[in-house]
Amino acid sequence: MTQRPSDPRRPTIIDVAELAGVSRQTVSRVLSDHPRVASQTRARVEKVIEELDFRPNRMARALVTKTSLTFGVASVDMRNLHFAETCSGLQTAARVGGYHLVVTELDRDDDDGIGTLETLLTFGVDGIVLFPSMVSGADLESFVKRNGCCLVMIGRGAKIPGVVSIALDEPGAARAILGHLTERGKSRVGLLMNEMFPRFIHTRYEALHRAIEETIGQFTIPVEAARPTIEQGRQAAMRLLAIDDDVDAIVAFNDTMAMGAMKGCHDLGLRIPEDVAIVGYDGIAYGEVTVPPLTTMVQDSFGMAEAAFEAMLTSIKEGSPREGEVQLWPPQLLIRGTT
Amino acid sequence: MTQRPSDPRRPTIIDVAELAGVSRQTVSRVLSDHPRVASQTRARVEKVIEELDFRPNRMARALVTKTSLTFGVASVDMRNLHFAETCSGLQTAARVGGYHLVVTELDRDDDDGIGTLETLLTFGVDGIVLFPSMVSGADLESFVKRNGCCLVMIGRGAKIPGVVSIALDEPGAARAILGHLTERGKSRVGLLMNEMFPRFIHTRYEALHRAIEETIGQFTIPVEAARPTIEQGRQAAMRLLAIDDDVDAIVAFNDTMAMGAMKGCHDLGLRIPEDVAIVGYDGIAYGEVTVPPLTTMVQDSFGMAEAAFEAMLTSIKEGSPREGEVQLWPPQLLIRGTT
DNA sequence: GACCCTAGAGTGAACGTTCACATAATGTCA
DNA sequence: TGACATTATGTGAACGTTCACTCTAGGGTC
Repeated sequence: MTQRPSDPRRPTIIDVAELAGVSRQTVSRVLSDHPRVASQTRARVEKVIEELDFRPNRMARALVTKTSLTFGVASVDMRNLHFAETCSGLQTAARVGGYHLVVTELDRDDDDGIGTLETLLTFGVDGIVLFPSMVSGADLESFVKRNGCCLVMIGRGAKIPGVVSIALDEPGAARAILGHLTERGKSRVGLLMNEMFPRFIHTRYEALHRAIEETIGQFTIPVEAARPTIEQGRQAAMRLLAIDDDVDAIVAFNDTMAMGAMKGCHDLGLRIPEDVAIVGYDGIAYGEVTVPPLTTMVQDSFGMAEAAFEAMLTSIKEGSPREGEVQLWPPQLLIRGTT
Repeated sequence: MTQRPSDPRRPTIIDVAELAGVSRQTVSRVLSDHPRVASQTRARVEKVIEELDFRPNRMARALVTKTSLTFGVASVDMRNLHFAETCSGLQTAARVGGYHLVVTELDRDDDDGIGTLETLLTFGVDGIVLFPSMVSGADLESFVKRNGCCLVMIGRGAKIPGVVSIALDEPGAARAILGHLTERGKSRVGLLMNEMFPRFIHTRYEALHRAIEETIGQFTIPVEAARPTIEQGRQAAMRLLAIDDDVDAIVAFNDTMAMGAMKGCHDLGLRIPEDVAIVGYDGIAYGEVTVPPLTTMVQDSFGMAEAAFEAMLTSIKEGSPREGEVQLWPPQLLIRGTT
């Protein structure tokens, strides 16, 4: 009832060579567009490649070249839309450059997260694009040093030696949000953070904290959601409002949690934005279907993906920046109905 | 200003062997838990492995074993939430089994879509999980035959020789939806399809078409969205309502398009669900934040992912089912405010 | 003591490619 | 015409691992 392939062996470069009456190396040269192949020979080889539907074995190639035209992408949660969009953008950029992606979810049980990255290396990836995770900067630095691996980080704007970071200009974003909220007459802001606070994702928190201090001179009220879901966001928002019912604005660390906050306010009979204004981060498409539509700090997923790919290529060619490099993206506040 | 790794060469099995004073093969045996290794020797080797932080090169291994403990996942669009969730589920299941994922977006420019799958093979994947795509059943069948590749499809319930399909019971789902709509007094149903109609994703369309015929004996009114986005869904819904303004229910092929339809109705001043009822497919989390919340045919992404992984393991071990196999998932209609 | 068996360990070859070098044929120029 | 480039192609080794086999030492059996 089951089928064992008759002879599923894919043709190798040697099969092509024999059929075309040349040596392996000549076929190899045709494959890599080497100039010194007689056009006649090239044509013959190409014809055989076509006939046999030959595709070079990526692993055999990587084994000797130490280059796989592949890079790894690691994230804590693939279900995050900002990640999915960036990933899709990376894929598009990568394809043009002949690259491929190995996508991995970071193992939450992994001691420090580095283990997953090391595993990625066994695929022979030429580099890794890492999304916000629990991995500490020091660990990343030593990982890069130890393995000579190109690493591009998206979303954490820290300057780590050997690493290129691509991130939102968090201080600017925070100022833009607070400017907008004060303009709307809001004066008491609560923060809805994800589970990575307070361990590693300081930048967003710190930026908001400072902006709140500078703008309205208020003590920050932070609450943490166990997971970045609508339901956890709702619960966290309700905790927040229970702690301090003077809060008239909530800034959530992403749109999903912001939607949860909207539900929480609704459950408590609070009007949005009159009683409580709500702002999210990411600018996911579903933000426009809430009532009222969600005001959000847009992250240009696609642009960041392209930049990440470019940075990756540069790092592969010229080596990683020794000092570390940070590319900040200008904040873009999409003002809609929740503020 | 840039750093070239000093000696980024990872330790090989030979380094381990030398340091432990044994042969490569003995190290290899330790790695694969071969029984005939003296426990003393094993301990010594394991210590060295630990010290050097050695990890076997996956590609060198795959080259000789023809097995990589990796499988490919291919989809037309990574941004689709049902895909993202399934992918996350696959990742979780895979990790337990020691497997890894290579995720690829199908190249839309690719003639028939098979090219992308063939490329996936160059990674030495042990199998491929394929999401709905334009690739025809016949092409898939010959692809599997030609390459002896294990293929599991999610979302298209067609019986294709050599392929395991995991899909919603579309006829059952369609009947459930139509039963619910007629119960609500609806009698004229429009369909909002995605761009893959009418070429390949017949099953959902056919199931709904038949259910409409059987239940309310009406001619089906189908409209196609160019892309499965909110905006395209909105435009398509408005086209639909322009064609026939008696339509009192819209079934969209996924939740995202259904949300677009909600916007379209809103733009036309139609009340939901009084004037027009709306049903989506997938059961994404954001369906609960619309007003009113979206009624949807839930797809158990996580369960399907687990089943897909199991099917993959079975196919790898015992060969693909010669006849083809279809696992249907029971429909689960989540009734909320739009109906 | 001759025999076989078994546990434990090692060796050459293979996987499919590219690299570095070698070779052969052709053309160029003093 | 000989020396030397240049172009086109081929060959052995290497990448890091496992497979199939061989070898050795020790123990049991008759």
